[in-house]
Amino acid sequence: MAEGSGGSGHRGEDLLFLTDEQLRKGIEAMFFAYRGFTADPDRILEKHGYGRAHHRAIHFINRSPGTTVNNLLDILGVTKQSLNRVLRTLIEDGLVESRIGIRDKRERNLYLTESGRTFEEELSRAQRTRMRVAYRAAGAEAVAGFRKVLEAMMDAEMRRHFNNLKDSAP
Amino acid sequence: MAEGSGGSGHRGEDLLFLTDEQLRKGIEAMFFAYRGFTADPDRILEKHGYGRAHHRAIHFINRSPGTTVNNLLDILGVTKQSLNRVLRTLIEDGLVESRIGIRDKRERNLYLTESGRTFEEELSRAQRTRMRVAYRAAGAEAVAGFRKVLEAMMDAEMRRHFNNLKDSAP
DNA sequence: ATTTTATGTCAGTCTTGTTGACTTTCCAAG
DNA sequence: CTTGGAAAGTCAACAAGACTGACATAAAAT
Repeated sequence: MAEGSGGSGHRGEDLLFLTDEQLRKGIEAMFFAYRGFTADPDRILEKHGYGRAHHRAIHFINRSPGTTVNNLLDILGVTKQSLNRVLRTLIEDGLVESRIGIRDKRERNLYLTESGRTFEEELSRAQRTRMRVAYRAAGAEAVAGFRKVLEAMMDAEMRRHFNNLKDSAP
Repeated sequence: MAEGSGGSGHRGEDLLFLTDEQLRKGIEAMFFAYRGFTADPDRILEKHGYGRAHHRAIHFINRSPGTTVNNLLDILGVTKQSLNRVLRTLIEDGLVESRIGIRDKRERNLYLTESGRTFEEELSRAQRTRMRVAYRAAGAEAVAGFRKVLEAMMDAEMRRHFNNLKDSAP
């Protein structure tokens, strides 16, 4: 109570009437859902001695083969020291290949190796399965709404990255 | 184009036709949106020298005043040792009060203090504001779908916790 | 030639997760 | 009643993964 939107009513037509209670439930839904969202990959990663950071790197390298370290840093929002540690182990383990850039030799272009792609498939399949089940349970209309709200929730810069990934088939 | 639920056609009535590409976009949307979701509280927490773990504890203690450590452990899904460290600092700093249980003296009942509630309000307001903006941008129908998909994405046990929190006014 | 950019590395810190060992309290079976 | 768990919580020590800061190298840009 004693808060911004509670009593403010909806004049016009689209202006939602949102109680703090509803907003809090939305916050809790995000929290619990995200746990489910990461649960399956987390189990797989643990078996191989990796963590979520490795998954994120693998995902986006797979999504944009040949991407540079700098671009990955931008997307993941971590420091290069942090990413480098993860990348180094993935390269040592033969899941990721780092090729020196052709046009700009300072850059490293990152690719998944054959076994990297296999691992990515394993992780992705688990996560996609949960996503598919949830989507089917909720229905087509709900899916559209889900995506709409998530996009609106992103910071502008992240939305830019998100849209850059759109329709860029792996 | 080729996005969400719109283009891909649905045979039958409920059985969604979902490409891997659509599912991957959903996964990425969750990733980027969650970053936005936590960004505002994270900034506030940092100023006070706390982390996300403190926020979670504060949130659920506020939501269920008098809750026990064990119940909190169940909801947060961490070890009691991990929660205890967080709880200890919050108690030392006078944001949380821990009262020995009446019926069972092994239990500790947790409450926010006055300043604890003030801090919770600060964190919550930031997060609710982002939520409200996203909800308004997406519209009422989208919000319903958003909630539907998130609930379907939770593990069964988390859904139980989520529903237990329903309509239990703070 | 000088500066800037892209990347990688070393060292050190912090948060938050883990396991293991321990205390206090409760309960129930002998 | 006592005794032996079981349950709740606390303390200690360690690991992953984030961060900052300093520094190195190579290549591009000026």
